[in-house]
Amino acid sequence: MASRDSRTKDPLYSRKEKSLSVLCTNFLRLYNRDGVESIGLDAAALQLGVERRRIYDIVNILESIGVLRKKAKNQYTWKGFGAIRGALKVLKEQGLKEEFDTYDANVSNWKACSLSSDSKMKWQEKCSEPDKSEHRREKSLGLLTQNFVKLFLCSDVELLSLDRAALALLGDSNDPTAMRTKVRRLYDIANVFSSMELIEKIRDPQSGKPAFRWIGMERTSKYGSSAALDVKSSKRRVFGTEISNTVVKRCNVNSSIDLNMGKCLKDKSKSVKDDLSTAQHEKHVLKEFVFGPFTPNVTNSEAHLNKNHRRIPDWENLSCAYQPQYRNQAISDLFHHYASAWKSWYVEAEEKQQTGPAS
DNA sequence: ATATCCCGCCAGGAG
DNA sequence: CTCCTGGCGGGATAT
Repeated sequence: MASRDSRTKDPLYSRKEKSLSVLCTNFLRLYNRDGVESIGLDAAALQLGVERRRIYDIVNILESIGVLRKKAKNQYTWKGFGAIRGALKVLKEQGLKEEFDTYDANVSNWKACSLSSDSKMKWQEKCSEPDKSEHRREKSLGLLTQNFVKLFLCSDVELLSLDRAALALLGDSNDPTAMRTKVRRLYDIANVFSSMELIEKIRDPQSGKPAFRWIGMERTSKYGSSAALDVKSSKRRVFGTEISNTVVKRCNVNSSIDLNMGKCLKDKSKSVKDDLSTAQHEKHVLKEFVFGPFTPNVTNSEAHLNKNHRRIPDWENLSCAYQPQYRNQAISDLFHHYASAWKSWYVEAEEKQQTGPAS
């Protein structure tokens, strides 16, 4: 409700800042660093300042590419960008086996259909699975992601529009509703892939319509394969440099404080006093790189209550209750920043407690 | 107008 | 039952 309203009323609301693309970038930056092993969905949602639901989107897509691996309920393991190459290799093999190479871009359909195009979707239905929930898996974001990738890897198409991809991955169905839904999902996938620079959006010379080109492991990618491995070894980066580089790419306005909060988390194992001094330092940095006098108010929505956050309502109420005290936007945001960071630490500590030592 | 795609409802599943 | 997952598509934004 509050969020819905703010979208309509708040003149500072910016859809771009909420995009999956930006979220993915932040997510990646938050976890692609030394010492990251396990990822808790709650912590992720909290640290990134988004509702849990969005984390599922990111995580499902990343997992289908090998970057993450589900370890347990609410818990993922970070595999890193280095795992992408292998995952793609497997996907390509699977795709060829499933005749994804028979996709014909010109006809935007499958040629040489020895198998019904529909059966292509049924990735490895060899066994006698009690396909009860198979229906769900069939329509999952993860599978769609993999099939989308296979389309690029196996067929010889260089440019693919989401409409065509949807058509190809849709089992012959002419249902316009299914089509619309499929395209919606593909936009989601395309956004995270774009932020990872696995694909690139460009204008199709022929149709003049937007389409995507596969970039994959072609190097120069910020995270990309070879470079990705280096990123991990490179010590923690200097504040600021990364923000201006990546986030601004698709976001004209500056990044959200949520991202900075993530950076602030790195030394959470130290004492609170140390954290405070870190925060002090960051205050200057934020002022320089992120917060200007016209910093968009991304925090009010960031802190909006989510029913899934009920376990730590106190902190949210706290931050909400105090925000109005500050007239100055920057200060207000800063407060939110600290409040949220504190919440994250609190949550992680609690998690660590109940999860026990690493297994 | 068309292309995008955020947002959160709510059904299904796990514990 | 409670809480975790994540399909799905209404309708607001971006171009």
